[in-house]
Parts: sequence; C-alpha cells; structure tokens
Amino acid sequence: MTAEYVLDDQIGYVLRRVTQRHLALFSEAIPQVTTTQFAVLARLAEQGPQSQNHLGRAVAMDAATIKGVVDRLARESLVETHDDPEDRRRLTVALTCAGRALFQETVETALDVSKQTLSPLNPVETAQFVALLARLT
Amino acid sequence: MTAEYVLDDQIGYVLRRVTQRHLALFSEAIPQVTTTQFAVLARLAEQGPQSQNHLGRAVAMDAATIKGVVDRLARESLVETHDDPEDRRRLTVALTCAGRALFQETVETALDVSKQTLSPLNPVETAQFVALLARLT
DNA sequence: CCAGATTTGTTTGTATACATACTATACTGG
DNA sequence: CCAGTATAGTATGTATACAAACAAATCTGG
Repeated sequence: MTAEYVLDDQIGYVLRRVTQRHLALFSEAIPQVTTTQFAVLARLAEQGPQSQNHLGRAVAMDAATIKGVVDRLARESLVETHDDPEDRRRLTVALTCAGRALFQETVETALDVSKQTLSPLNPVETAQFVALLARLT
Repeated sequence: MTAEYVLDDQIGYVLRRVTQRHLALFSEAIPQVTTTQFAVLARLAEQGPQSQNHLGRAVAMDAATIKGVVDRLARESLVETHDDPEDRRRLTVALTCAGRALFQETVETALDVSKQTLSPLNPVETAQFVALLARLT
C-alpha cells in the first residue's frame, strides 16, 4: 500500500511557493537589489568589512555564489573590494557610501516586506511561525 | 530612529536557509532528480498528461522554467512530449514508464525527506507549522 | 624548516527562476 | 468573416545556487 503523496502538502513545495511570494513582494518594493544582495548589504552594515568567503558563510552562500553576488554589487558600486595585506589570498569586501546609503534608505521598506509576507497571520500566529521556522534551519 | 534590522530574524533569509537544508536532504536521499523535477513527476502521476504550460501552472513554474525542467526530464526519458492534434500550439507532457517507475520507487523516500526536514519539531509543532506555512502561499 | 593539509578565491558546468520579446495558433466580438 | 486579443511555446538575458576542479597562499606537525 503506497502512502498518499499530495504535492500541495509537501513542505518543500510549500516553502518554494512562499519564497516565490516573498521574492515578488520584495522586488516590487525594492527593485534596486535582490533579496540575496540585500542580505549581503545588511551583513556588511552589521558586521563591517570582511573577506569574501567569510561574508559568504555569514549569509549562507557558497564561495561561487557569494563571488557572483559581490561582483554584481561591486558593478553597481554598492560594495568595493581590496586586497588584504596580511593574507594575500583574501579579498576584503566593504560597503561603499552608496551601498550604506541604499541600505539605510530601504531598510524600513525591507522590514515592511517581511510584515507583508507574514500578513495572512495574526500577531500570535506570526510569533509562533517565526519561532518554529527558525528551528528548521 | 532606525528600526533594528537583524538579518537572522528576517523570514526571507530564514526561509532561504530552511529551503537549503531541505534541498540538501532531498538530493542526498534522491540523487536521481531535483525537488523541482520530482514535483513535476508527482503532478503528472497525480493528474495525468497535460500541456507544458498547464503543467507549469500546476507546479508554480513560469513558461520558461517549466520548459527547462521538461527538457531535462525528457532527456532522461522520464517524461515524453507529443503534439496535441486539437491545438497545434500545445505540447502534451506525459510520464514515461521509467518516469512512473522512478516516482513510485522514490515516493516513500520523498515523504521521509519531508519528515526529516520537519524532524526538529514535535508532532504538534509540525502540524501547527505546516498549517501556518500553507497560509503564506 | 618543510611536506602535507587547509583555506581563499576563481572557473566551469548544471539547474532553477523570472522578465521580456517573439512566433504561431486559437478565440471572440462585431 | 476578420481584426483584435489571448494563449502556447520558444529564445535570450540576468541572477541565484551548488558541485567539482584548480592555483595560490597559508598553516601545521614532525
């Protein structure tokens, strides 16, 4: 007897659809950068300059992915990179003034996007959901 | 006064990390196909043959995305396509025997991956979480 | 001190994911 | 019937995301 497989009930599938909705809300509200790029700006604003791979680990992106993200942010002059004199393998990534300014201008909107994503839930449910989600990391 | 922005508390970021963990569990357990490809096989098993774009809507993928997924599944002979005599624009997509067999062989494992993803939660929490997540679609 | 292991960053290849523009086909209202 | 509209599929470009292979630099233990 095969168990029922209802695609719409699978967490992986629902996670994907919720993520799609969140990404759509974000890019509507903040078209200048993607969620991924915004995460990098936020981490740099929070923690300051750091090596590219370290930054990648800090935002859960592997070396290849963070390289692409940093390259695109650098192309837009939102971050800048320079060699580390203490370790010639390292590339230090830092916010530019423009990057910091963009982050500060959009951070309230970003918080609002998070609220919009959670808007189908009431405050108690939201707190429950966020707490449970965090445990699945 | 700027509100605090703690990246680790943002749903978008946490969703991304939970999804990463789920994808890793899935590809470990079922290396033959991706979660996306599995969703397509599941939908075809559930609903039978249908046009490519219709199938895309049934699994929340746009026309460009579903085309790529179908092409790759067809390359592996897990689905096959044929022209619709009633509407010459349409391309009907159907499971092959191999596709149906793979789905049936792996469906239990796929259900187990869902359980693994949710394993940090107890049954009551899992039920709560799944119900709340579904409302964020 | 130095050989082996580790770390950093790059490159390539594959797979989503979506916007946009385009062709071919089908439908619909007047 | 036919002009305008809608739909199906394709093609291109951009942006994650990760595996694997690689070079250069650094570190570590004997």
